[in-house]
Amino acid sequence: MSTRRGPGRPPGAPAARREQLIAVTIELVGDQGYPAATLGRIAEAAGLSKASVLHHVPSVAELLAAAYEQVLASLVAEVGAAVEDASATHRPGAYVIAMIGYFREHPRHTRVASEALVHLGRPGESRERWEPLARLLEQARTARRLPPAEDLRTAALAIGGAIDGILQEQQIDPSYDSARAAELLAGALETTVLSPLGPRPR
Amino acid sequence: MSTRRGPGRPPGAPAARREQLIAVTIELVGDQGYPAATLGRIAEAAGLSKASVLHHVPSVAELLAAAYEQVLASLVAEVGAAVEDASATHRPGAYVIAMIGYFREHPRHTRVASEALVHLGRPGESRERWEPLARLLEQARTARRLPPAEDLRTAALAIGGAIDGILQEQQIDPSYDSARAAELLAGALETTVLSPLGPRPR
DNA sequence: GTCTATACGCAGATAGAC
DNA sequence: GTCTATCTGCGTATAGAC
Repeated sequence: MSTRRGPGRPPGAPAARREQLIAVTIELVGDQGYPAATLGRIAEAAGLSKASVLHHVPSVAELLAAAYEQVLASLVAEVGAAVEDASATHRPGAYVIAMIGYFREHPRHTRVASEALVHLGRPGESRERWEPLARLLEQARTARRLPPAEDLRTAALAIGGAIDGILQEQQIDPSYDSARAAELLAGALETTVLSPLGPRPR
Repeated sequence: MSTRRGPGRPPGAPAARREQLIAVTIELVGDQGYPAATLGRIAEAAGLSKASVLHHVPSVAELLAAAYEQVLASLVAEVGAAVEDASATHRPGAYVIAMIGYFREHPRHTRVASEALVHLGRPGESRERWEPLARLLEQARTARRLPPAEDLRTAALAIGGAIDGILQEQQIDPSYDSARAAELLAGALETTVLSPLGPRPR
């Protein structure tokens, strides 16, 4: 895995600098928020000049996007694996626990992900925010031979929001036991969307 | 304590300009987010020069804070009234419905409130974020002669987060029926924190 | 109270030498 | 690849005339 760049440079490792820049960007955003991730500060943290930074990356905005993408990819990989390890019946609960667990293990990724929507200004397709979880909920109900639930969109949005609330609290107060909270939330799932009745109108 | 400065100026209306500035600030933030609430844009929207704006307000930061305070005060007043109109047993549900209803009636206030934590950077006492709702939950359980619940902090954080998730969706997709979602969420409350068992460990 | 003009800082980005 | 120097734009805030 030599990273030398003379002739015969392995084509797989050209972007070592870029990786480093993404790494320091994640650190900056994770520790001090997006406003701190400025060209000057990124350069300083990487031990380069501003011009050099822009030699490796087209723009600051692109770098921020790349940092976010990397965090997201890592999150999806880990949560996805945890979910697939569970039986269909327990996947919603596994999702909740894996999601909260991920950010507890990677505290710096928390702000990168949570403030991305606001600072990178991606209104984004709302659908992709709640649909994955909605799908898990639906599959779990089917596996339990329950009838289709009332409003999976709202259920998924509410659960996702609840996760965010717990993560936010863990960030503000690191002594907060988010692991236990995740267990509680997963348990509450059983008595609502995954119960025979599902979310009910009244 | 007369604040008059001209002959016969009604003492109750000294800060008309300030009120106007707060109003346009809320409009700007509500429609385009905090980054859009710049001195220049505020001045333009108010029909003043930048210098004039700063004649009525000490700084842009102070103006942003004032705008947020006003939104918050209005929210607290309306939700507080709705909650007090309900019996102790139904106050948590009333809270959820009033909260979501408020932002549906005042769409512009949504971003002002939701992005405040990020942009005005108030780590704030975490306690005051969840404690009011936790108190309502506790009172409701008592009124129903139920034993104390497991973890009211987590319950309140989860419910608060769920509300945020629903509000966010309403903002992204105005056709989303957040009123119905509020009803569903309030209903789900009954089967979890307000049920005989309360949130359970497993 | 209101304005124009100006100062100042900091952001992102480019030019061009080494 | 890396640097220094520079440009440009935008943000806040102040000075001082009217």
